[in-house]
Amino acid sequence: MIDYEKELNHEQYQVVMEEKGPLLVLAGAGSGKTRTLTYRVARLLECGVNPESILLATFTNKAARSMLSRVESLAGLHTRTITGGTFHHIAHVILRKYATRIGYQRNFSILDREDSRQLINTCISELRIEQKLKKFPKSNIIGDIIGLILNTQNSLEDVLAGRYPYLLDYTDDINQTALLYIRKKKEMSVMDFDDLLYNCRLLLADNPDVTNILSGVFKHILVDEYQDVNIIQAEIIDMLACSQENLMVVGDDSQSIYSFRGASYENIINFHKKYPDCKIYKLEINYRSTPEILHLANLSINKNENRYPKKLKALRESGTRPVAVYAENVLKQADFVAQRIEELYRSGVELSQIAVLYRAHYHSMEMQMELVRRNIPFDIRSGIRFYEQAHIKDITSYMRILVNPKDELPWSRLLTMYPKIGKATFKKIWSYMSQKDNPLEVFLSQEFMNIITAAARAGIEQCRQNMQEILKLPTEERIAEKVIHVLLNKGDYRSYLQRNYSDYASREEDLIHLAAFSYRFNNMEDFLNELALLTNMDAGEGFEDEQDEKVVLSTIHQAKGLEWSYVFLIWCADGMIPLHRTLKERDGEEEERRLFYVALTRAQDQLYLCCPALDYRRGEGNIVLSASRFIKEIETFSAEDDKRPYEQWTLYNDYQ
DNA sequence: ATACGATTTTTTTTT
DNA sequence: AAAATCGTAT
Repeated sequence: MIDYEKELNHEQYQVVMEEKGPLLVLAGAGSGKTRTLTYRVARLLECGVNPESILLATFTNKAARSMLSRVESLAGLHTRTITGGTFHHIAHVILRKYATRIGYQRNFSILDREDSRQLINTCISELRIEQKLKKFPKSNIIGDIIGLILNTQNSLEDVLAGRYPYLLDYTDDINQTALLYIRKKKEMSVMDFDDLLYNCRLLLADNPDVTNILSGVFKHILVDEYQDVNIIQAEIIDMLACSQENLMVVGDDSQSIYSFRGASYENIINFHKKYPDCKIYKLEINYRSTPEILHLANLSINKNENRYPKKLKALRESGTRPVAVYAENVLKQADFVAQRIEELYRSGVELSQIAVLYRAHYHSMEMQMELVRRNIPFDIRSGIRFYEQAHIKDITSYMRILVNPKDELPWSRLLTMYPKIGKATFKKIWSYMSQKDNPLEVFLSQEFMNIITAAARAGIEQCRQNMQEILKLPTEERIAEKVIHVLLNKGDYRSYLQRNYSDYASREEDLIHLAAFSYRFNNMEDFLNELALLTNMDAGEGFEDEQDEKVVLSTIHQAKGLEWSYVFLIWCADGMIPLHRTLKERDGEEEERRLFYVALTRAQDQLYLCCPALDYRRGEGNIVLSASRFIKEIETFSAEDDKRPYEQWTLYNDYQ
């Protein structure tokens, strides 16, 4: 038995022991939110609740897994049958079962970002919108807009006015494109990320019998990071939790940083209106940071007008004051951080206790170079996602064709890899192949070569050979690992990698990892679908040895929920954080300040805010940067004052 | 008309 | 690092 009273503080204990929901827990940064959630799940199991009746919605799949494994070691009970993961994952599981109810095939596939971008591109060209002449937005922007319409339930005009005012002139064309895109997805029986949520809500709203069954199954619903839930996700929860007895949501409105995905902190603010008899608990004791760090963070977040009043109290002993470091330029900034990391390492600090955070991926460039130069190992959690890399997508295209030969996108990817086959040639080939029931059979048939122009034949022949090698595998051996093996060793993919990439060896390694990873799944179809829903952080698990001593480089967004002893926030310049273009959006500055707050509250012992004074940009030369307004606005004390919230160091080139 | 390759540009954050 | 762009070759 767990001694809850001993292991939790009073606030946490109350939440864990509370008999019935609905429950709203307002948990400040570092207040033991995850701990509370974990213990509550453990407590439910101890009380004899069937694990199958628990639904745990988290922000990443990894968060769910690590929470559940902690529950297991805590309570010594099995958690495998608990449904846990992201909303997208949960929606996906539900939709697999009931897809036919909303007019989709049971084997619908999931479009990842690249797939949906491509599909939008074909929509644009089919509508003959003159993209270049009229500076019509790119497909990824259109994709974002369509996503926002869905996720915020606003009209196209509202979305454009709030976020893309400069695109209002294109309303009609964007609308046409969106409609065509939606129609095509339905015809192809595919869903993009947003459709997973939207269709799940649609399913529940239109099919009371399904909702009844599911809400009967999930008697205990726990939602983490409720501040980053959007309207659709909130409604899915509302429908599933119709018994209301055991709904618990946890969040911190001050840490809501995903409004670009339709998230709204208003979900938290309005929770008690939706559930008038809900009980509200606050976790206001911060275990993580020194009072100095917390003081700075509080000063900053208090500048926001829209927030739930909270007073976070520091529990830890006094430590060192945060430091604002002004470096001469970007290189100097990287140099300072790297040097400081070396000093810390020499004094016994573990590298895994140090993180460098930034607002945008490209902010990490100089930092990476400097760390490489000094041989400091680091783990970077940003940039393109593992499964989005070209070689992963190439290989999985073969698998996607095996699963669904009528899927145009993987065919297009594979065939255009070969010389003399571009867009136009593929279009011809596809219009021939797609007429038949099974394009794969057509592709392999004797007659097929007749329609191929002489120039393209060699490539097509090679691709056919690859395919045939795969099909030689007995059906039960057509699993990811074997397919990868065949493509590398019998097909031409290894030589393709060698010809095209200087880092082919590490790409090949990725593929081996991918094969190992695929063993988690029952079949290829599950594997492919879940791959699209994986996050960077999910993927890291199992691919790399995590124990390794490494400094972490991460965007602030991906640092959510994590903590380190030493945190360096780089590029604290106005225009970088807050990012210049976000200020044009509604409530843009407040969201950026929340982001800043999230970054500050990741630090346990020491926090450095680094700001380069000069930045070099092509075309413009040197640009003078000034410190972030978020730093300047809390500079309420004079430089001599002992109580000022941060120290200032200036690193200019005078003495080195 | 089509494909290719050398070039410039991209970029906020993510399921 | 990958996509978009543009000039050139076929």
